[in-house]
This record gives sequence, C-alpha cells and structure tokens, in this order.
Amino acid sequence: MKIPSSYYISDYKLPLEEYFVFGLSVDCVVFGYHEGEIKVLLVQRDAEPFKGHWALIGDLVEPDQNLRDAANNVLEKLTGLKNIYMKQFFTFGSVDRHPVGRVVTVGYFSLVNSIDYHPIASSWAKSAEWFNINDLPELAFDHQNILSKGIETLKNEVRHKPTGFELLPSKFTLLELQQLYEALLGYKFDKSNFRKKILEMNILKPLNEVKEKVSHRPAKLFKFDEKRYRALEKEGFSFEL
Amino acid sequence: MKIPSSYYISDYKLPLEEYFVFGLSVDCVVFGYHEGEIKVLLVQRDAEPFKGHWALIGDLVEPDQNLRDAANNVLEKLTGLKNIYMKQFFTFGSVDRHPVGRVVTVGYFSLVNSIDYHPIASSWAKSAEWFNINDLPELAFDHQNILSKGIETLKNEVRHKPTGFELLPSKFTLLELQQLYEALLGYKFDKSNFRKKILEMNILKPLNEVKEKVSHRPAKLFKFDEKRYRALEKEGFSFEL
DNA sequence: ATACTTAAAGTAAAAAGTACTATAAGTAAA
DNA sequence: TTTACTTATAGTACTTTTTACTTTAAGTAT
Repeated sequence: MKIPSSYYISDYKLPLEEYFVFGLSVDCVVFGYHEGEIKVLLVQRDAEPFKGHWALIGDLVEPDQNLRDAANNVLEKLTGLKNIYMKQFFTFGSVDRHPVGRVVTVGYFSLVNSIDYHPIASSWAKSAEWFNINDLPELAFDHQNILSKGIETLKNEVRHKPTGFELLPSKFTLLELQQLYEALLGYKFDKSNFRKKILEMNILKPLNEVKEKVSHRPAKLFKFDEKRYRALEKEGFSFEL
Repeated sequence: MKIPSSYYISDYKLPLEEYFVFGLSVDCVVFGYHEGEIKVLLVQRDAEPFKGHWALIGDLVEPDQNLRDAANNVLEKLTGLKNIYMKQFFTFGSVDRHPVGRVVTVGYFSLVNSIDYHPIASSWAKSAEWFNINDLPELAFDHQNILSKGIETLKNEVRHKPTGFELLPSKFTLLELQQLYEALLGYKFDKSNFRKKILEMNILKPLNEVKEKVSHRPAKLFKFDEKRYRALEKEGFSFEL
C-alpha cells in the first residue's frame, strides 16, 4: 500500500505502511438453550494451529468485508442460519494471542432459539457440538478467555434487556420463560410472582393457543412483543428481572 | 510475513499473507464532569486527513503493542494522566471508515475526575478542548458515531455499576454525587431520598471532613468504598440508581 | 370417578419508594 | 450580636411494590 506523504505525521516509529500488518478475525460465542441448560456451540479444529482442540467458531475477516458480515458469515456457514441475534461484545488483541502473527479478534455472541440445527462440518472443523456452559472442554487459542467474557456479557445483558427471549422459540409459556431465566441467572423465582411481574411489563402478547401434547393442564402461549417493548423503552421503561 | 504451509486451509480466497493488511487504532472518548455538565475531550487535528476538524484522541497501535497499553498511552500523551479508569466499549471496522486504508479502531471510554488537566498539544493536534456532550462540533472520520456509542455506553453503565464515582474527586459530598447523576441520567432526584438510598447501599465511607470554603453549612465528605462494593457484589448486591 | 399435575388468580404482610416537613449548622450582611 | 439566608440532615406519613403463601381451576391418566 502506498500512503500519501501528506498523511505522514512525525510521531510514528515506523513508516506508516508498516502499521498495516494486523490480521483481523471474528469469533462467535453461539448460545443455545435446551431443557434448563445454557449451551454453547464449539467445533473441533481439523487444522493447525491447535488441531484437535475445541474452539469457538470464527474466521479471518476479508480485507473488504465488514465485521458484522464476517460474523454472520461464520455462523451461516456452520449452522445454515441467517438473521440470528448477534451482538459484538469485546475485542481481544493481545500481542501473543495467535501463534501465526498479530491477529486481533472481535468477539460476537449470538443466541439461537433451538439447538436442533445441524452444524455443518467444514474444511477446518472435524465436528461441532453443544456444550453446557458449566462443563466445557479445554479450548484453543485464548478462546477460554473469549468465552468467559461472552458468558459474563450475556448474564449481564439478560438482566436489563429482553435479550433472553431470543433463546426461546417464538411461542413460549410463562413457565418456560421462568425456567430460562432461572438457568441464566442461577436462582429460582416464585412462580406466581414471576408471572405477575413479567405480565405487568406489558411486553408479552398473549396468543389464543395453548401448549400441546402435555399430560396436564396446558399453559397459554405468549409471544415477545418487540414493537411494544421499543415503544415503552422510549417512554423510559426499562426491563429488569 | 512467512506463514508455515501447514497453517493453510482450503477456504481462503487469498494467500494467507494477504489477510495481514489491516491497520489498527484506538480512539478514546474521555469524559469529564464540571458544574453539572458532562464533558468530552476533543482535539483539533493538525494533520491530514480531516485537518482542522475536531476528533477524538486516538492513534495507531504499534504492531507489538497491546490494545489497552495503546489506549493508556494516547491518554497519557495528551493529558499527562496515568491510571485512569478506562474501558473498551466497541470496535468500529467499516470497510470505508478511514480514507487511507482498512483501519479498524477499538473504542475506549475513560473517565477523569477533573477537567483541569492541561491537554498537551502534539504534532497532530492543534488544540484540545472540553465540549458539553449536548453541544458538539462536527467530527472527523466516523468519530461522531464512535462518540455517540460511547455516550450511550456510559449512560447505560452508570445505572447499574458504580462507575460514576470516577467522574468525581475522590472526596465528594452527597449533593455533588446527586448532581452528577442528575446530569448523567437526565432527571432530578429528591434530595432526601437520594441520600437515604445511596447511604443504605453501604458503599460510601463517611470521612471526618467537611467541604471547605462554602458560604453556608458545609456538607460532610464521603469516599467510594470500592473494597466494600466488591464484597457486596459477590454476595449478590447490585448497584441501581 | 378419582388422583395427580400444572395453570392461574388472590391475599396479607413486609419492604421499599415517594413526597413532604422540621430542624440544625453554617456564612454573610445589617 | 442579631438576623437573614443557604444548605445539611433527620424524620414521618403515605403509597406502591415485592414477597411468601393459599386457593381454585383446568387439564390428563388410571
């Protein structure tokens, strides 16, 4: 790359060209929820470095590719899913975090509402699996660190934003919602009070449907009313659980 | 850079070396507080591109420098300050955000407890000034965007974490604290109730000192008790205002 | 018909939040 | 030295929210 001389300013130790030597990647912490457990999607690497180790899904960013596109791409390649909730949470750039060179990685977390997706094996991944976030294998690179920060961010975010709904199917019962939050936050709610609190927020749209194929009284199904939430948020409402 | 052939994996469009072409920078949103107003520190550029425009303080990261070090460096060079509260909040990487090439920038926000620091002119900055966050000039690059995100992050964070204290001198009165929060959150508190609420949290250490040189009854001074806060946080306490 | 499970509504007591009042402690001006 | 003025600090009555618990309803399975 040629940089116009007018752009040169005095303080740099190196010629300006030599600052354009960073590699950039994205890594996605993909969260799922199944039967009371928060899961994360990991792949087993089939390429050096760290061949055989479990890792987050991620990839180098193309020089002409935006970060979010890169992250969406990674997820779509592995799961076939588009339009998934995805949020940048932190950037990891330790000098020695990657054995090949200076690679800075931008961490995204995404939430999928079913763990039934069939992860697709790729040239660099032997297999893909969902792991309970409390029972994780050893990870490649600094992915342990990235994953921890991702989990922390998720746990923090679900308390103040209605992000958690992304982990449930679009139609859910109040008990399912409660159990999700119990898994996320690590403590129990009183059933009656949880129901009262969440309904009074007015961000759930009751459906004229009930849960099917249960051997007891079926519960009503609800949908998260995003439009309503956005409107309430503008008036100063803030989601808290 | 030479990359071992064993690291090559099939999917890449380009030779692996050609992914190491990114520039990396840090930009700091430096917040200050003075007489009821939240301020941000901007510099007027004295170098291309955007010569003459106001901008956030920031710089390219050296190839062997960690992100946080780069951010601390930038701040120290301009203000002479070390050990300032600093937090990474978002990474901006649009393909076309920088006219010279692909430069990804990591945004940090920092909070300083006085705006009396004498910003130091540097080779690329004509002057430095504190601006009220509600009355900002036009900014260089995508700094408007970075700054907005920084402000949003700050306003969000101060509601759930005791971050706000970083904007006050280490000794402060309850009224000063209240006024800071009124500026941050944009609404008024009842004096008596604010005092009661914050004191009952047990995270303020009362000092045996009072505010001096005031022409009325002087208020007691307090310190934020970080140790205590950390301990309470572990027990499940969470700061909310 | 009966037992069992979960849904859903209700309720009383406790806790927290709100609006407001009263008094104390200082400075400054008369 | 008195008086006016400003802000600190404590207190209080009232309202709202939260919490812990009880009751009843609605379904399935035997």
